[in-house]
This record gives sequence, C-alpha cells and structure tokens, in this order.
Amino acid sequence: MTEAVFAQSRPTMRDVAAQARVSLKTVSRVVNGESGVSPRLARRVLAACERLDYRHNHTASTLRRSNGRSATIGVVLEDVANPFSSALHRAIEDVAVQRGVLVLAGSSDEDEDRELKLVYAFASRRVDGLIIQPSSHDHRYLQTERKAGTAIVFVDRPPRSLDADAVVTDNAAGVRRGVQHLVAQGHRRIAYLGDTHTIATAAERHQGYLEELAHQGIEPDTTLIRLDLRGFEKAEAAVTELLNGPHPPTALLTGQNLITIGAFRALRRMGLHRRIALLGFDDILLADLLEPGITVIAQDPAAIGLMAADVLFRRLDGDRSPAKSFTVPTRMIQRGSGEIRP
Amino acid sequence: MTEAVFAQSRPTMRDVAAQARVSLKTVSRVVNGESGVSPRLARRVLAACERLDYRHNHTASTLRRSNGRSATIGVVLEDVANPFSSALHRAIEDVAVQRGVLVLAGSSDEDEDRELKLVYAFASRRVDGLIIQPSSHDHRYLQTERKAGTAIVFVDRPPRSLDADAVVTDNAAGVRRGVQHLVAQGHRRIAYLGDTHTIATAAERHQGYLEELAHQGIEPDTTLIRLDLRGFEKAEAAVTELLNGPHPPTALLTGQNLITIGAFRALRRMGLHRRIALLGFDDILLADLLEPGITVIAQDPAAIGLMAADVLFRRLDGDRSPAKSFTVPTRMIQRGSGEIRP
DNA sequence: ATCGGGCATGACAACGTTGTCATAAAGACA
DNA sequence: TGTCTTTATGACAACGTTGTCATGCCCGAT
Repeated sequence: MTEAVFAQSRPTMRDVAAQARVSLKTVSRVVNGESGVSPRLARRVLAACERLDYRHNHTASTLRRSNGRSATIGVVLEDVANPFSSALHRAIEDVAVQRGVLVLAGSSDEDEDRELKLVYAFASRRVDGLIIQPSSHDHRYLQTERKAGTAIVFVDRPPRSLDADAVVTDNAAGVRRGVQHLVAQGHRRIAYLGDTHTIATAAERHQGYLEELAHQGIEPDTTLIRLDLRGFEKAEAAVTELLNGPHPPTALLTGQNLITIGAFRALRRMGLHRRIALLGFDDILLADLLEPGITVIAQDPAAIGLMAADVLFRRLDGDRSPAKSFTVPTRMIQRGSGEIRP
Repeated sequence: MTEAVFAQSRPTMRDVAAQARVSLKTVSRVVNGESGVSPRLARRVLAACERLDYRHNHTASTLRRSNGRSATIGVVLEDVANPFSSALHRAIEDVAVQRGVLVLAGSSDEDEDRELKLVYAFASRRVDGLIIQPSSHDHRYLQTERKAGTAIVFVDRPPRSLDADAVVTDNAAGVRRGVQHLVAQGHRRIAYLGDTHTIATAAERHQGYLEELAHQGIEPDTTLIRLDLRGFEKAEAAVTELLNGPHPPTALLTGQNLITIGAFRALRRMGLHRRIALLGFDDILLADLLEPGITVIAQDPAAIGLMAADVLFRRLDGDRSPAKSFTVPTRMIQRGSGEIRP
C-alpha cells in the first residue's frame, strides 16, 4: 500500500502472487495462458493483475524463456521519412502485428557506418530478425548475427558477400520496358539520367538501359548519359545542359524519383514539357495531377515489404532451405509525358 | 571450439571471461567502460570479445541495472507511411540516435483499439518513453504507465483527461491566416471542406474558419461548409456538388491534405482551376509543380517531432515541472492557387 | 486399507547482466 | 618493520521471469 509520488516502480509477478495469495509460478501460468490452473485461482490471479495494473515484462520473459525470442524485429531503411522506405516499413509492420511482433526502425541515410551502428544496436536488443535496405557494399559483418540465429532479409538491394534472402525490384527489366516504350513512340535519342553508380539498383537500371538500346539496334550516345546525379538540383542542371547542347535528346529516361522531379522542373522552366518525352523510374505522388502527367515505371514497395516480412517469418518458423532472391515486377503507368512523340 | 551449423547460441560474458581468464565482473567493467581495470586485463578482455564476436545483451543489462532504462522509446503514429507522420518519426529518430536510443514505431490507423494495443505492447517491452499521435479520445488508460515512470508526450493532437506534455500545430491560427488571405484577395464566399469532426485538429481548424469569418464580419453560409470528408474521393464529390450548386463559392479552403488533392482534382476536371481560388491546410509534396501551384498553410512536422523528442528526453533527464503544451506555428506558402481573385 | 496415476500447486534454479561487498596486493607513511 | 590507505579483482546476490522437478491431494482400482 505504499504510495510514492513519482516513478512508483511497476508491480512484478511476485507482487501479484502476494496479492492473490498464490505462488509466483501460478501467476506465470495464468499470465501465459497455460493450462492446469484451477478456475478459482485463475480468477484470483486475474483480479490481482487488474487491481495492481500488472504489465507483463516481456524482456525478462525473453531472457528466461528457452527459445529466447524477443518478438521484435529491426528494420534498417534508407530514411523512414522517404515515401519508398516508409511504404516498405508499413507493409512490414502489417505482417508483424499479426504475429504480435514489434518493429524497431532506423534510417541509414545511405551511410555504411550508420547502417552498421543500427544493426549492432538492434542486435544488442536481441531482435529476432533484421530487414535491411542496405547502404553498405559488404555484408560479411552480418555473419555473426546470422550464426546466432537472427533471420536476415535484404530489401530493394541484394546482399554482397553474404548468403541471405533478398526481395528486390526487377530494375533492369523495368528500365528495358521503359526504353521499349519510348522507342515505340519513335524516339531514338533517349537520354539516361541516373543516380550514384555505386548503388546496386542504380547500376542495374543503367545496365537495363544499355541492354535495351543494344537490343533495339540503337548505338548508345555517351553524351546522352549522365550518372551520379544526387538530388533534384543536379538532375535539373544536367537536363538543362543536355537540352541546350548541340544534339539534344528527344526523350529523357530518369532512373530515380528525385531525378524525375528535377528533369520535370527543367523541362517546365524551358517550356519543353510538352515537346520532350519524360519517363521516370519509380512512381511519384501526385504525378497524375501534373501537366502532362508523368509516365513512370512504378515499383511496388508494399509488395516488397510484405514479401520480405513473409520470408523473414518463414525463416523464424524454421525454414532452413537455401537463401533465395525474390524479384518483384514493375508496372508501367502511362500518364502522358512518356507518350510524347519526337 | 564447438561448431554448430545452425543457431549457435551467442557467447555471454561468462564465455568471454573464461576465454580471457578473468572474472565475469571484470568483463562487465570493461564492456561498460568503467575505470579501475588494469590495461593488461582490459586488453585480454577486448581480445576475447573480438575473438568470440561478443555482443552485449542490452536487455539483460536493463533488467539488472538500477535505473532500469531500456534506451528504447515507442512512437505511435497515425500511419508510419503517411508523409506527415513519417516526417515526425524521422525527426524523433534524429534526436534519439544522438542518445543511443532506439525507436519502436507503430501505426494506429486512427483506431483507438490499435493505439491501445501498441501502447501496451511497448509498455511490456519497458520503453523509457512514449510519443503518441493519438487517435483515442480518452487517455486515462495511460495513467498506469505514467505512474511507472514512463515519459509521455503527445504530438499533433492534445491529450484528453490526462495531464501530459503536448506539441501541436496552431491549427486555428493557421486557418484564420488562410481566411484572411482569401478575404484580402476579395473573396467573401469561401467554402470550408473539413475532415472527420471528432478529430481534435479538424475541429480546431473548422473553429478557426468560423472565428475569422466572424472577425471579418462575414456571415457564414452553412451551405458552404462540408465536414467529415474522409479521403480525396469524398472531397472531390463535395467540391463538384458545391460548384454545381445555385450559389457556388469563389474560394475553397481545405482542412487536410487529401481533401486538398480531391478539391484540386475536381477543379481540374471542371476546368475551374484557374477561376476558383484554393487554399489548403498542410503542405503537399510537389504542390509547386502543379498548375497553378497550390497555396498552402504548411505545418512543420519536423519541428514538431524535434520538439516532442526534446521534451521527452528532458523528462527522462529528470524534469518534473508541470506538463506543458507547446504550439508550433504554421507558414503560408503562396504558389498561385490562393491568389486567384473572384 | 494400500497402491498407483493424474492433477494442481509450489520451491528452486537459471537466463545474462550489474550492484554490493569482500579480499588480496601494492604503495605510503611513520 | 608495521600499519594504513588505495587500487585491482572477484564472489555472490539480485533484476523479473520461466523451465524443471518435487510435493501433496484426490480418486479409482486392487
């Protein structure tokens, strides 16, 4: 009956046991819904829990239990606030809640070191699994966690030097589909604007562009290729430069969200948004309300997240089959900008 | 030297101690960076940690330590994937990482029951603090957690029936500023389209609209007020109906993101987007690329999140001053749609 | 009356860590 | 040289929980 003013410490099972005049173990049994407790005692225990506002201590329970599962997973995203990453996050959460599993989330900001620190912080909380949208280029540092039984699934980008499951977009195929579409509209001078080439997805997209050009029998013009564009300002500048050049393209294929926005800005500023075709990789919110609407090769982050979480929990359920890479297809959404003819 | 194929259990401090031929306690001291360990033993311990890939078990540590802090906080958002919520999330994370604190995040989907379940799940993991964007209307259920020493801060919406800190947008002032702006352009027939009236922020915005009309000496026309519009389809329909009515408005003030988008869609479809003024509450990604650009009263989720996290950690640092409510101002961003004259 | 089996309950140890205290060794001082 | 202080190290208990095992009871079969 002590009544501290602040930071009254939480009641434990021992307190509940005393209140209900039963043993500690009986409280444990009731709280965990185990069978073999007489209804009379069970009622007493539940009443005591109620009266004391008992909250089960899941961390202490994890420590003692034989399987040692924390019912928590860690998710490392590029940035929890970026639309692609947060859609992944939400899909993962949706699968996790169904199993009563909580999600620790963190942003790596495309920085290897932050990724590492997050993973170690998660590991020291003994998460059951990790879903990682990787920024780093060598994932051997995860071997220790894997050996300890932590399930690991990569999303958006494949693992390197580590044998683990992955769920990724079919980047090359998506871009090839985009190039096909532009060629079908009559374009031959198709510029490619890409993200930092060390990012695996960016490299695949660039590769897809080159492959499809070759497949269509179009000689690639290196003056039409601009890589390593970080942020929309760089993209805007690059597009401006391209279009002011001696042999401007008739269509632009942009390899990432912000690059698409930068390109659109440049086109608008130069009054060319109805003359030059624009096809972006990755969908953009409200792209349908722009004039013209922006045609995109859309990824499906929700599907990726869902599948990644599924794979993760299958592993936690004991699936020991060899690591596998799953590919999620893209979808072209025609809105006008990609249907402009030269 | 045992070499299990799967789920080798993690080495403990005991294993490290054996490997380094020191006591458990000495390992603990080294791992926690305590002073009073000779360099010779410290080296041996660190070498053993390295060799065994020892990972500190933060949960066991929390259980034993006197302060009992888990270095984890829980964040309940409306939806981790919605831009406003995820911006909050990111700002909170940025403050948390600086203190080595991890963030558990979950989505309530505007559902009281999900909010409750999340809070209980967080509490059973013994989070040090909670940041809640509330969906529920009665927060007395949190009293137990507060008494147990869990710091609680509300964001975006104030607490009800609970004495706790809050960081909210100045909704009424923002909307009043918007009405002023429209009146200054010569509008008198200003429609208001609002979200579910039971949401605290929606009610405040509606209130601000009525107050400023009164202040401007404009008799409110109830046919121009539409509330409880969930999702952009409903907003689009409502706007269409309003503009086809006998006495259409000359300006629209929309009380939420999706409503603004729905209104813009309707205006575009009717070809009225250059004739009817539109002013939205809450900023929209890419609103500046639309034609016309959409004028908005922008909230500042990053500032709200930052402040909320600051307040939370101040409480965890021992601040026992009375609970306080902080108000974050809005900012009007003129982009064209709000500057259309009647 | 005795025994065996099933069931409800509890005593106790243990999970991996840190707080408390004891002890041994080394140095300081008269 | 003996005593006192300081410093490094370790033994042990405890955090809140669950796994293991023992105990005591009741009931039906011998």
